[in-house]
Amino acid sequence: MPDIQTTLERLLSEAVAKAFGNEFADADPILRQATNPKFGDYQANLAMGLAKRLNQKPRDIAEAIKEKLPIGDVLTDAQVAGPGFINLTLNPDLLASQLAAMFKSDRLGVAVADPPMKVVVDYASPNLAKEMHIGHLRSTIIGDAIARILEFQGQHVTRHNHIGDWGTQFGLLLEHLIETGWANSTDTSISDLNVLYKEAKVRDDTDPAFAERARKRVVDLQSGDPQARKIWEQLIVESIRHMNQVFSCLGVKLTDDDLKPESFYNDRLPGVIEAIENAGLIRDCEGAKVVYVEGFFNKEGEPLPMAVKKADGGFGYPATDLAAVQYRVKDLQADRVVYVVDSRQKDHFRQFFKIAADVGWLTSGAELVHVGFGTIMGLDGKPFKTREGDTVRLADVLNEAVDRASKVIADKAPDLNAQEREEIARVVGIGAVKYFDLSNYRIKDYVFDWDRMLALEGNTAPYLQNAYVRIRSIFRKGEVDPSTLTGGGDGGGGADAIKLEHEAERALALQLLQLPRIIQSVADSLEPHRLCTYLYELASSFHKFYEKCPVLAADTDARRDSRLTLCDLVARTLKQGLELLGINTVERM
RNA sequence: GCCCACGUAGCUCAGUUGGAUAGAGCAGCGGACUUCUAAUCCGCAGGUCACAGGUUCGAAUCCUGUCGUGGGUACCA
Repeated sequence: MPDIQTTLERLLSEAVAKAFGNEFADADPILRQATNPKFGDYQANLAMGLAKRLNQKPRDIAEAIKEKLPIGDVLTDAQVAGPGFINLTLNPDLLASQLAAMFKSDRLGVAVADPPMKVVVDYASPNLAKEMHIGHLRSTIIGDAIARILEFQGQHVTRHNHIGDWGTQFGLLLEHLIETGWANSTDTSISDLNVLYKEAKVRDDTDPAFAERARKRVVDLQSGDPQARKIWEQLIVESIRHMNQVFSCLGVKLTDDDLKPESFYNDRLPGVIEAIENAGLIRDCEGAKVVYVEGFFNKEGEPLPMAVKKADGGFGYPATDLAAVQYRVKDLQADRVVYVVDSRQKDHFRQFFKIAADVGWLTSGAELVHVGFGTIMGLDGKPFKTREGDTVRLADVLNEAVDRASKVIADKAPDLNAQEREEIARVVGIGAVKYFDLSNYRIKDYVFDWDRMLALEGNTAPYLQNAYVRIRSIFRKGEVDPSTLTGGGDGGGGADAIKLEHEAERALALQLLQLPRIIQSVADSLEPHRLCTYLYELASSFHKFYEKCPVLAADTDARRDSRLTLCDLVARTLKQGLELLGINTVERM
């Protein structure tokens, strides 16, 4: 069954063609949801734009189109208003049958992509030399949400965790560890590593001789020196163990199969440089091999070089990133590669995307997208740090989230036992952190505010999770198993058919039916906050309905079944929507 | 200097890719609970959409400029 907007667009195109001729059939109907219920359900705004082409008054055009719109199964009313808006009111039976189809669909009416695209999503990608910190949060959860949404659409998604296991930072660490004897110690924890990395960084900044030795260690490592290699492996094992603990706590879908570390591309680097050289893009500059990308300048106003091979013979991140593009587009045949990385690296991405295009790797039409995001700020409006001014450990944030959620739940639902509360606190606390991040427009910075993210009102995870809980509570209380509902059976006209009588029911129905469009819009824009806004508005619509329309105490069985069906649709949509954001639900809270 | 984002109610944020009177939450004021979980709902108040031009039937949204904030400016990632 085509969705409502598609149906309306078809009717409008046919009406325009009938009124003004076939050459106008392809005019965009500019169909929008009505901004106000008094304007009906949808409005078509094409009459104003046609005025010039037709040399007629917009209102007359709108009237002419309106006259050709059939009133019946789809529309119960069409009115011209304002400068030439055509306000459309839908037949509630159509809404009900659409809802019945949605109810019967285990995908809630969301179509499967056909043909599917092959999409690589590069996210999380922490630097393994350090413990995971707050700076890794956004890439990890935004990337995971995007991957889940594309996957739900039926796209062929490949997750790549492009961990930093190969760069300059390992030179520092190796040199320092060899000197301090860490490699021979038996107790090697990630927290030690964190401290050691800081020490190494200080030495690197203050001791030129150390810095020189450290740089040489990178070249050793990349060329296969056994000692460097052995210590490096120890480091990696420990770091990945820690990373997986954090992922598990966050409920992120990345596994070891998704690891595509920088080192993975090592063998490909010479070939990549050669390909760029063959394309005539490489220049020599102070011993380094560089590419000049048009439109980029340094502080002196000179063309900005991008070093694909460093003066000391080592390879930096531009080489690795280019190798990764080649691998993803040529070997994996990706149609789309999505990089979920801090906005501050925007210029870097623009440069190597351009190089990839110039080398000729994108001739298949593959699209490279940088999904940038802003910085997490503290309450003081400056980048989020601990009171001592250190980076905030991600593990600490997640623990605190669960602790705080636990207190909120203890306050609101004292009858839950300790174990239940613990489980719920985990879902609510972690969900709150993730939702707070995802619900903001990702380009912008946001202030990390515990009280706001754990608030039970407003656009927060706890509010949505609670809306879900309330619905589940109705089914428990009424001892109704949702799977016994049919939505009116085939065709939606049975005894338990959905009936949209109250305006709150109608508003809820229209809201529910938007889901497929919202999913599509998130997949196109790669902006998960649109799904958050939708879920919040859905929960709001539900609460209005809940206030006005008794469900279990409805005056007839038919009305009760219809409302139960609506409730179940809302619950499933909330649960599915949150799941696409990587957030769980609970049955009570 | 150059380049890139962002600027919407007192605060935190949306605004369906150009549509009607710019919407939520918090904070403030006033209402509604022997409940299907009031963890909610209803109402009031709150705006020069940073500013100035431009594009057109129509601009918070697009283009130009100005101001403000933040970021980037090769061999760290």
